Amino acid sequence: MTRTGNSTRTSRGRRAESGDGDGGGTSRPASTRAGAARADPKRADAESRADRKSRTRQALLDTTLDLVSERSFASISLREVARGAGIVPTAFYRHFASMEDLGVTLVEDSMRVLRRTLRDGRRDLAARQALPTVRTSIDILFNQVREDESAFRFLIREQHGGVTEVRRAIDTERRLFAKELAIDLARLPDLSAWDAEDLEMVADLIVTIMLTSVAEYLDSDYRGRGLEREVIDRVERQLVLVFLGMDRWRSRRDH
Amino acid sequence: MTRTGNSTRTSRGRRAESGDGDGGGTSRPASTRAGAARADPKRADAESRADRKSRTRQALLDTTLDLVSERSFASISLREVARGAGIVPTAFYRHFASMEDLGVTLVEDSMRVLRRTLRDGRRDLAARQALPTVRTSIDILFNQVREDESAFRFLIREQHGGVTEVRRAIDTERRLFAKELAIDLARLPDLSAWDAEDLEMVADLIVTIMLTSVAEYLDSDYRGRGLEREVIDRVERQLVLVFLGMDRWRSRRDH
DNA sequence: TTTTTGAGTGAACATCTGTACACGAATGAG
DNA sequence: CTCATTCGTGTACAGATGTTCACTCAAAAA
Repeated sequence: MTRTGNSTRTSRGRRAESGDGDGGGTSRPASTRAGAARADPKRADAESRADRKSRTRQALLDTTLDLVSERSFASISLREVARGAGIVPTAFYRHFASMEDLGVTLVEDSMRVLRRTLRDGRRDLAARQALPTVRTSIDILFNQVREDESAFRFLIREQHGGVTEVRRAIDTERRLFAKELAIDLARLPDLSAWDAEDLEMVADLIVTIMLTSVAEYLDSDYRGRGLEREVIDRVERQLVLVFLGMDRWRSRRDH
Repeated sequence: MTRTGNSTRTSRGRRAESGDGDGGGTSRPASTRAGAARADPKRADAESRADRKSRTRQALLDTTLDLVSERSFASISLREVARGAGIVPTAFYRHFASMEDLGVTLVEDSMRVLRRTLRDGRRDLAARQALPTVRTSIDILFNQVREDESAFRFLIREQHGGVTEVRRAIDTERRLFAKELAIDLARLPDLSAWDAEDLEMVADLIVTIMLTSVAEYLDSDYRGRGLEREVIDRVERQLVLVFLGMDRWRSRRDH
């Protein structure tokens, strides 16, 4: 017992995530490399001070993400988060100045995930040059959603949530995201003649449709099973509809 | 002094809203007919017991709506709402069993507003029979938004918010709303050949676009002025794009 | 008239909240 | 080695929270 050298009870032990009460559902791995770091018993404690700190920090973020999947960010208390991460409330301030501060960090982290999705989609778009990659784009998106469920849940829930700072951070990232997509679209041969404003309008529409479908997907489990398939089918048809409209839009531009 | 007959201090006097600390911003009139009810001094107290009750109840709902425009519903306390309505916390239970209960009521009330919007749009759609009424439909929508700003704010904020009961109530109403729109669309001559499933898909898309634009509109004031115009212009173009796509969709149906 | 009813009161409770403060002890630098 | 750094601890406090309970007292019912 007493793995490292904890004399007092409830030292900064292992548990980290796992919340406190429910231990809900998916249970993210809480770190991508920490699990592999303590394989060799010889150098079991070969974990630098900075590593420890960032691990606790990550535990705080993960706990918050878990809690947000059931309630809104604004209603989550600093003490709850600290409890979930296995530290005492006052230690929270060693990592974040406030819950708001943590929230903004969470937006940035979650948006990194979303941007990775876009990058994957872009690579796929470059591979084939045809336009009707709608289905595969959607598949890429929803694979990411399944993989980082709570990150998407957080973004969806807080995009219009009650904490101004967080809401604006998401809004800014979303706009940036649409802009990147617009640039990608501009590279498509069929859209080379479009002006920037129209491209942004379309990109914004596509982002809207996709985010809405993600939201529906994440909330779909409270009704019948197999509903996810239905959501994906519909968003595909909606996007096809938009692309069909784009064909017409071009011929309408000159009037 | 002692307007009606209050012997103890802070009796159930007039003040009703006005919060306690900040007295924030817009300050809805808190009732639509109460102001006119006490014009004649002769029958000044001719307010039935039931009227009084429903007035307090409305004050509770209004206060909550005000608070939600700044924070999320889940983070609002029963005591705050009671304070804003000018009653003591325990009196809250004379009107609602819990905050969750109040929230669901608020969804129903706010949705009544939204449905009125749809009804107005439908009447307009019946008057002219042409399809390009996009602009006037949007104008009708945003006039309602300006008129019942906090109701829309509540719906937007809580559609993916943290209180399950409220979220599902909004989701249900939204689906019902899209279904009504689909029925309206089915009556358009250009769409008479569409099957129900495709119509619902399109109706859902239109609702998505409109709700997203409302959300953007309500959050637009934190950046430059005159941004509202831009939001409205964009949603118009997006809807036109969808309608253009619909023309093509029909010719694609038979394959 | 007398009686009943029910919206609103105010004190009390156990529990939770954010934050201040002094302290501990392992890490990493010198 | 010694010593400063710093992540985490435990105690403490003032305030807010949901809910209980016994109450008042005017309006409606009898």
